[in-house]
Amino acid sequence: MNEKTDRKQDILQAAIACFNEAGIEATSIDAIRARCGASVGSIYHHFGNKEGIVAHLFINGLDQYWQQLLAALAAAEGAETAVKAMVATYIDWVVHNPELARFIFQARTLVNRGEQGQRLQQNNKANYSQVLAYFRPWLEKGELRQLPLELYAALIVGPAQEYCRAWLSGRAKTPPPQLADDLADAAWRAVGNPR
Amino acid sequence: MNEKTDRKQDILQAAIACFNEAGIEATSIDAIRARCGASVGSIYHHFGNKEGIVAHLFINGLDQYWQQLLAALAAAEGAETAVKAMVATYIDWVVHNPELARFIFQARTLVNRGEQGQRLQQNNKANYSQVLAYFRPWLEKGELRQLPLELYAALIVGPAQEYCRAWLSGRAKTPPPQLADDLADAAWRAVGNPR
Amino acid sequence: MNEKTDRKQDILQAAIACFNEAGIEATSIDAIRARCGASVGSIYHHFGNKEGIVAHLFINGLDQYWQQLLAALAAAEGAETAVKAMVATYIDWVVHNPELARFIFQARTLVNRGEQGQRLQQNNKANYSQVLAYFRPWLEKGELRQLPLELYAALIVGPAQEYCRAWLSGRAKTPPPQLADDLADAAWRAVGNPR
Amino acid sequence: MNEKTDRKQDILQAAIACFNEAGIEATSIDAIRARCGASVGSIYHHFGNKEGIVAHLFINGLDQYWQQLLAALAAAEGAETAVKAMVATYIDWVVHNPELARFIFQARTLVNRGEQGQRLQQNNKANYSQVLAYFRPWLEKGELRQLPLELYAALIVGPAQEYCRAWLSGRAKTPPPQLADDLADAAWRAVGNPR
DNA sequence: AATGAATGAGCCTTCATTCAT
DNA sequence: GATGAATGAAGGCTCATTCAT
Repeated sequence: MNEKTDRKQDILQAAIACFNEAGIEATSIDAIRARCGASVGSIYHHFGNKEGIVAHLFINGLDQYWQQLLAALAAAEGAETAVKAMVATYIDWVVHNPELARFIFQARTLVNRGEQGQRLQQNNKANYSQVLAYFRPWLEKGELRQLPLELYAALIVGPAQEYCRAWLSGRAKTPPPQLADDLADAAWRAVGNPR
Repeated sequence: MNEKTDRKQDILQAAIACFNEAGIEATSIDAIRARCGASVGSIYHHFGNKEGIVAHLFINGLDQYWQQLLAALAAAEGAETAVKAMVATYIDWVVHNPELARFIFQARTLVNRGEQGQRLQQNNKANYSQVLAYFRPWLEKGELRQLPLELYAALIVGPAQEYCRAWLSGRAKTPPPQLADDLADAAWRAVGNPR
Repeated sequence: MNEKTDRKQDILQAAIACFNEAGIEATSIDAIRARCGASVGSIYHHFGNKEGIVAHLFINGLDQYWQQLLAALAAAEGAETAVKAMVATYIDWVVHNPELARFIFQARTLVNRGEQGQRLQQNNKANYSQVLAYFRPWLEKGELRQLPLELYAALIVGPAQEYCRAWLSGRAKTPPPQLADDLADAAWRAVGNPR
Repeated sequence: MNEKTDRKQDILQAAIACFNEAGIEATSIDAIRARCGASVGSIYHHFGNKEGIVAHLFINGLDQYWQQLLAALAAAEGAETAVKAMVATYIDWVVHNPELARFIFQARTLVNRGEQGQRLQQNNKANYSQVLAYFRPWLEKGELRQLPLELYAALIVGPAQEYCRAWLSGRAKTPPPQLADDLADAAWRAVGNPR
């Protein structure tokens, strides 16, 4: 059972590496095959087709992030802690899964257009609603500023996301964790109610 | 002379439309040709190859945005006006060039990997430095908070960018201009010095 | 296993036929495909690209000729036998492989310009040196006339080669074997020492 | 009138150079245009189409050679002088028109397959007959050995031709004129009657 | 589960040629 | 005679996918 799992994992590893080096559409099945030593047939056996590999990586990757995020929120005890935890979790996840993060950034558009695009957008909405549910009490208590609902995501995680994009692409050099506190502060300053 | 310009513009229009509908790599030259009525040869005559079309759109598009941004900064009279102008300009540009913006979001990675990737990154850095130069005086006077330099872009325009991404992709519905003030406020709250 | 070999051979057969009918550069992959019933992909699977087919035919074809020539020389017992064997072997090879010979005549320039051109010229030089080595003893014994080394090939096989070219192209009608003795005599008269 | 001639000649010069560097079929009209500074339209005005350029070069080139050859034969006073003059003329022409010679070697097959192929082969035959006519008297007087008619060309000029091919392609280094006497001797030894 | 040869649709690009100026 | 933009057919090649072993 170890071996089988390894083979499947090998394919995924190779796929991510290829996708990030050359781009998803520019990566051929044969390139993945050459990188992991599997056969073409084996790849198709495990993932059905190229989109299957992308979907697998994307879904599992995002899911892992959402779990981590929800866990962090569940552990937070106040609005400020929660908001800052969102930023911290985001950065933490990116830094611990840089390849996966890079992949997900470029895959989003593609996946949305793909066969399971609808389903994934639903998933995303559901997850996002769950997060909003955490915040509602604090919103009602006035610990968070009243803003258009659609804005919270952008205000809280937007800057971290933009910075991480820049870092992953090499445009920015400072490792995100060194900026985590500043980004968390800014997030709180953006959505928190001073009193 | 009108005709020639039109022909070239027609190709660009068709290209952007195709790129946004199907994705850049999934768009074939033939699809562009069919959409604008030009011949294959004509497209190659004007742009050399597919990458040439992408590069043309990307470079001119971004340039236009940077011009607009620098003009807005030049007209700003204080740190707060400037910061808020950056957000407003960004939103304004996206809303007035939604197709171009959509295209640029998806093209960035591709273009960076491409032939002229190096040159474009240099350009970008230069433009960004120019913007930073505007802010330096206010930084020194203490009108802006002291933060790691690499962070300002993400803090000021990050949320607007994230929101616009969501809006352009259909994930968010509210037109960005309706949120412009909130986003501008948040930007100032993130980087402005209260005193 | 028989089938595979056949498939590859079929492609080569079709390729030679097309090359000789229309010229190498004027032959499209599709023409070869249509003639042998293979798929485009299969051709590329076996030979990589069009140049690969040409190279395969050229290398194997020439190699076969050099083997035959060296064998004939090894069996020759005197200078005269050897010189005449060279002419006879040449004619024999052309007559038994007319299509291959026709192809090689037109391919030489192309192949030399190609990727493996360097390697092939080296090969050729090596083979030619080996032939010269056979003759050296007789040269030293004075059974062969002392002439510039670069001249022997042209003097011995040149006329046969020119005639075969003419025959293969239809300019000359008499089958080369009927002229073999005359050509062999001439060769000996050109390089042999009367005493 | 000087200018016009120059322009046409420029095109021809550029064409020969391109043809010899890259091969005739691999040379595009645009490559010729780029090399001589003419416009595409101008080339078509002068030569009709690509084949027209090739034909012009080929016909004029060969014609020039035949004139020189016939003149040399007319001046020869005996069989031996005539045979040796053929070799000398051939070498002389190649050495004075190396680019043209290189071109003609590669163009022959192409031209024969082309539109005017028939006409050119007729021309060639006619010229060849004329040469044979010169030799007939000496053949009848027994100054030349009786051999199959189709063989004389190959025996007399074959070695020189083979050597020149090798020299033009870089395979052989010694300039043909240094070997002219040896080649002429060999030719006479091949077809001349010792008594 | 794994293998890799075979398939063929489709893509980017080139290039000879035309023609209005 | 000269120019060069425009045309579109055709070619080499890639690649996702299938399937017999």
